[in-house]
Amino acid sequence: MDDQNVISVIIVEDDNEIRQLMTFLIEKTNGFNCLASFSDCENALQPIIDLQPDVVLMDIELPGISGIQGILGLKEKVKNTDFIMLTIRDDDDSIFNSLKAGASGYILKDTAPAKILEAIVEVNQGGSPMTGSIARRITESFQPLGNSILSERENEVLTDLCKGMNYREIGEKHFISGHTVRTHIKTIYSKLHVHSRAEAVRKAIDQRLI
Amino acid sequence: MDDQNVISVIIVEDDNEIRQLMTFLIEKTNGFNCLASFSDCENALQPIIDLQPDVVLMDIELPGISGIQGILGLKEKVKNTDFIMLTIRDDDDSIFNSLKAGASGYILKDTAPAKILEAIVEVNQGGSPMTGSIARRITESFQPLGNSILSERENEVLTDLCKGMNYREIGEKHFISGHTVRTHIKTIYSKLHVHSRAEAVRKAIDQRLI
DNA sequence: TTGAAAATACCGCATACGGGCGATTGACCA
DNA sequence: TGGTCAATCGCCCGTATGCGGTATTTTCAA
Repeated sequence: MDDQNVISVIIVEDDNEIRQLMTFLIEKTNGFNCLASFSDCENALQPIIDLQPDVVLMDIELPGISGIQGILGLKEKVKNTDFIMLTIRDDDDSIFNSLKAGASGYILKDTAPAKILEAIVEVNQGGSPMTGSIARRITESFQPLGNSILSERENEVLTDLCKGMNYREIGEKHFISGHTVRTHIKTIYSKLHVHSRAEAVRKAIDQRLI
Repeated sequence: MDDQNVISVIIVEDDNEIRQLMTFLIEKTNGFNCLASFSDCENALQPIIDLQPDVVLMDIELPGISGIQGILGLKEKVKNTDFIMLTIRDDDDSIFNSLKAGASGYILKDTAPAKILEAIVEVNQGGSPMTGSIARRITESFQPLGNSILSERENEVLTDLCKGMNYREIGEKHFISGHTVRTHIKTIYSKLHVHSRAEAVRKAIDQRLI
């Protein structure tokens, strides 16, 4: 078999049964090569750096260093390796923290073996394999929430606040006095439970209010 | 055919040939129903609101109102309709502005007809169909850029700045004086070309520096 | 080894900001 | 018709911020 067409894989998964099944699946399938498998991040880090696999299948919940922390440490050192999270967790924090850490794929452990192999191929071809519902949650994360507790005027002011405009500038833009702008900002701070522009900007962006 | 299992579709596409091909494809395929098709947004808005299709295939580049603006206006009024962008443009602005507007899928016009039908089904089932490379660009958009012009210390200070901490608090956290923090912040402002905390926070988040 | 960049520290000053408190108008709703 | 709320305008006050400087030490690459 031509090594150039073989996708090399390392597995990090603490459940012995799943890890052995995955290892077996990848070892025995043409076009895939399982370089190694580990039950924790600590022991996996150095081999991943040394072996530079094409793809790492990474569990999130691991004893010691989590899969997410593991990727954070590895990302700079293995530029050509793609990470797929293979996990039972599909909560927002797990998904988005994985993506922020540098994962390119996110599939659940109950995925059919054939689909897992497909995901490995897809990520290796520059894609981002994930289940439909997770993809939807990611696309929806770009949409403003909108169901804001802020009034329309307050939203306008918050938008300008995030641009770094001061009281006077915001007031002139909307033909109201700087005093009124201040009152609006005070209300905004109170509603968002913040005490400064910096916090307000951060919260506005994080919660997609603007 | 059971109407409950038929996916109703409206197409908005200014290229006559493509629009007619798409319409024909959807009309003639079992399980799909093309309620209408339009060559511009202006004429499509009201029918989409009235007919509440399951899926809208929307071009981005349209004469008059763009597809993105169209979705922005429709999203609040058709809560159960999913939008798929069907476009030749795959630049970052087009992709992310579409997602921010409320698109759930993003496929290119040169996609095979069968894949387009698959995408319609997938979006209707709560997924987010898109090509592999676009999915990858979306997942990568969550990763910090890192190749920052800021020094390590400046990054730490910027991170705390984004949390709303003041000079003194930041200084105490890193065992340096508030004066030094101010100096770092001045350098940060200069490097980011901003003049206030609010702008710095926004830029830091937008450019994924933190 | 020499020079640039980073990190550290300090001063003065004008202004912006945030907290607290009060007040009027108009809309809308019960 | 009374009450609530958004939107508007106002004042006082203390502090944080941003901008202008200057200067020393450390670190690291040329």
